[in-house]
Amino acid sequence: MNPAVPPPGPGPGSAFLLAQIGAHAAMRFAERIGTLDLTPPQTGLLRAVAAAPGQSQQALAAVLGTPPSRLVALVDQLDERGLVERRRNPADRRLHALHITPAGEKLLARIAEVGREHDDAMCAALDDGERATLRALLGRIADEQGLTPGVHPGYRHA
Amino acid sequence: MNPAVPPPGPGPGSAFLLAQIGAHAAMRFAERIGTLDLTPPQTGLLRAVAAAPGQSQQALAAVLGTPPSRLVALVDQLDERGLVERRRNPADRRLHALHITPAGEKLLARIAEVGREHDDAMCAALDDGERATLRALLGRIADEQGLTPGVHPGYRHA
DNA sequence: TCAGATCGTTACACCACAGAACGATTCTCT
DNA sequence: AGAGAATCGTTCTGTGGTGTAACGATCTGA
Repeated sequence: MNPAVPPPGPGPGSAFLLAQIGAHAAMRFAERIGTLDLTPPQTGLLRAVAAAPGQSQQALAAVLGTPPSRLVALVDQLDERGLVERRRNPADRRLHALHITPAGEKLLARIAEVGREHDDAMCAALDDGERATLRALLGRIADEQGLTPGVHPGYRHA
Repeated sequence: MNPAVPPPGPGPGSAFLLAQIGAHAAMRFAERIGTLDLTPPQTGLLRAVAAAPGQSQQALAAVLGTPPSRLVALVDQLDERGLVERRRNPADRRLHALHITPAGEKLLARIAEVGREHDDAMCAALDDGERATLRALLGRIADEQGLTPGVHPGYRHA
């Protein structure tokens, strides 16, 4: 719960700040989308389905780095609310191709709105130029570390 | 497990990058201190005890943002390994003042070493000047967001 | 002295998560 | 064409981590 890195001299290191702020950002984002009756995993799945419609559940599980059994419950929840639908593929009836519904797309637009507000709140201490600098630096780190764009590592042990 | 924020236009927003990289940093750090047979919570507690010796468990729980019952098991583990010791306060025998042992301080030095390595690995994409810029920006964000220095928010609902 | 509060601890219930096992369907090889 | 292996989604089961509530010991204040 409290992984604290000792300050490597003057104050905490960048890695600790990244972990600390990152956890804080995830927490606050969870609160914000909670007002839309969504959890972070649900949001991630909805976004992944929208980004690549027609994918099978197993393909999505591989991208998101989650066991397929976890996706079932997640898809169930979104399906019940009419945000996503499973379409049987006539060519291969084992597959369930996932697609977004119009309601899902509408909700996704609201999520984007919440995301922008969240982004702005997190960077409240910075002016526009500094925000651009920060994003550029973070983008290079994410790239060098081999992080998949748009995918938040849940805590898989790899 | 996959809280994905939609790109607010051109690429992902800073908040999502912060959450994504932060989770990645925490994960990698957990792997590194795993070689010292420590978990992140244990590390955080050890560091907190070293920073403020003689604290009661309840005071530590308040600082770390965890229920007191969780601290018991954590302290037990560190106590069994001789890294921390509980000293009864003669004036108030309810209190258990926590102190680090010499072995604990020695291990703390190794943790600091691991932390520096981790810090360097996370910033591999950046040169020295850029790292200083990043740390400065992150420090201002952490301050503005009201984050307690050295305390990693576990996921407390506040 | 006695009621209430405080500290550490223990006991309990709960929930997310992963891994294995299962039925249905499709592919492959002869 | 037919048998066996492989694949997909789903269900089941066990386990670990977490918060809440109760408990005994101790201190405080009337």
